[in-house]
Amino acid sequence: MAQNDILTWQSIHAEILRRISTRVWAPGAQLPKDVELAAEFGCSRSTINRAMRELADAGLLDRRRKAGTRVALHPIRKATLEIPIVRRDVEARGGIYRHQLLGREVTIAPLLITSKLGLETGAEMLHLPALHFSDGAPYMVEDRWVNPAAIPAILEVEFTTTSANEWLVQNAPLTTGDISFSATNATAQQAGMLQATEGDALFAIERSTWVDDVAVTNVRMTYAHGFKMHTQL
Amino acid sequence: MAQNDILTWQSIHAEILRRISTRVWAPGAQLPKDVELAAEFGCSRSTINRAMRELADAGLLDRRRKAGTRVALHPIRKATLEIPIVRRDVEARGGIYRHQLLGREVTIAPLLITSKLGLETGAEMLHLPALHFSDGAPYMVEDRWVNPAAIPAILEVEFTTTSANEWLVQNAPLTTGDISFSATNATAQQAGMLQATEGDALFAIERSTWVDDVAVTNVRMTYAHGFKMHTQL
DNA sequence: AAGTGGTCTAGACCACTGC
DNA sequence: CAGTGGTCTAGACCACTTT
Repeated sequence: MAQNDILTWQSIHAEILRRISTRVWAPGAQLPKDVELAAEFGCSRSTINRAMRELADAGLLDRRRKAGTRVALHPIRKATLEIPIVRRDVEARGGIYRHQLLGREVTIAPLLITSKLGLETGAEMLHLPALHFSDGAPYMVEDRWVNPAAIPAILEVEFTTTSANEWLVQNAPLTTGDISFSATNATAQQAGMLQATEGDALFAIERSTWVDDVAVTNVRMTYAHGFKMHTQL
Repeated sequence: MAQNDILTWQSIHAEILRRISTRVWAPGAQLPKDVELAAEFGCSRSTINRAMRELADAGLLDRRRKAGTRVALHPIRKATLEIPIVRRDVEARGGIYRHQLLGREVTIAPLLITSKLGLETGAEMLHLPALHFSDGAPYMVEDRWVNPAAIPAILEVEFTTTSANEWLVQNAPLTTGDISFSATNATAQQAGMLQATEGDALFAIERSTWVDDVAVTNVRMTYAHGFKMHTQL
């Protein structure tokens, strides 16, 4: 029943997935060891390994040396969503992109920012608030703080054509970071900039990034009312 | 400079990442072909392949047959976030979980639901609204519609101890789906259930799932005010 | 048509971990 | 200590794309 003609790791992946779905292997159940499966499918162990690894990465299998492979008790679904780069996001939705820098000054950063980035209180940072448009309509407000100590070059850049977002993506070798998504009520100021009503529910993304433990930037992006982030499972 | 003593695909992955970060290979630049890199690092092509594949999956490299490998122009960051299973989510945050079924009837589903799932208008579905608590405080309101044709067994289940969410995860072999995240203002009803104020910005997740093109369920989960979804990059 | 990445194999050794 | 998955290799063939 297993010996299909074409044996790719993907077909094995699919077959294992099928057996999990149809509860041939129920949650918590132990799977045959790799060698046995290789024998059953008539392929090499590497191929089995590849298929199983994908499933383990996806959170559907639990693999441990010596203990073997089991179907995860709680098949955690992981959604991989692409962090939107504003310009691409807007253009992907068919809009014409434009952005406007609202300020640019080096000042003492708010405690809220420095603490999130792990910088000492009272550190000076480059503040770059900006507004992004889609087809002329406000799309997103960006409140960005950059640590000039991490990227001195940024002090020289004019952000007229390139946004800070894009410049950083191209020039800051970002390696680690964390990100959070939330909902907030529009402040009067945000409402004004986003052509919304004060109190409107707005989708916000906040991101902090570091390079080798050196804080680079913290940015809070607040989207216009009605924004949705969408992805496949 | 490359011949380190221990050659794992991870060390090569790290080294390539380093070269991208330090702009040895700038965005858009072409990398040596796999065979050449294998020679440089003194390892087999498979190992190079593994390292490069991870980077390509992460969106940092662009690999195409015959065209070779390039550093992605727009290093898209992909965040993999785990879709929260309420109970685990609450418990992970240190709370005691409890849930309460608010209704359970088979009725004609709203057009909004049937159209999203691709079911015919006027189809009958099982409606399962529920409220989830953390330490006795309302945590999330769930508005779920299940297609009984896809899972007849669900009609027999009492959802007193197990939530529909958990039962489905265990029993519905979910294969495909889509999910969206948004911000909405609390309706009077939601405000009442979540101990919030009408108009409060609430974080909402909406998910639809199918098994082999058969619609299984659509669920809208609206979280209490202040909820954040967090992940690492 | 030719070049480059994608994948498979068979065998080997290693690293973790449960007994 | 012994069993199981993790990874590496060398070589081969295939699939996709660009020229």
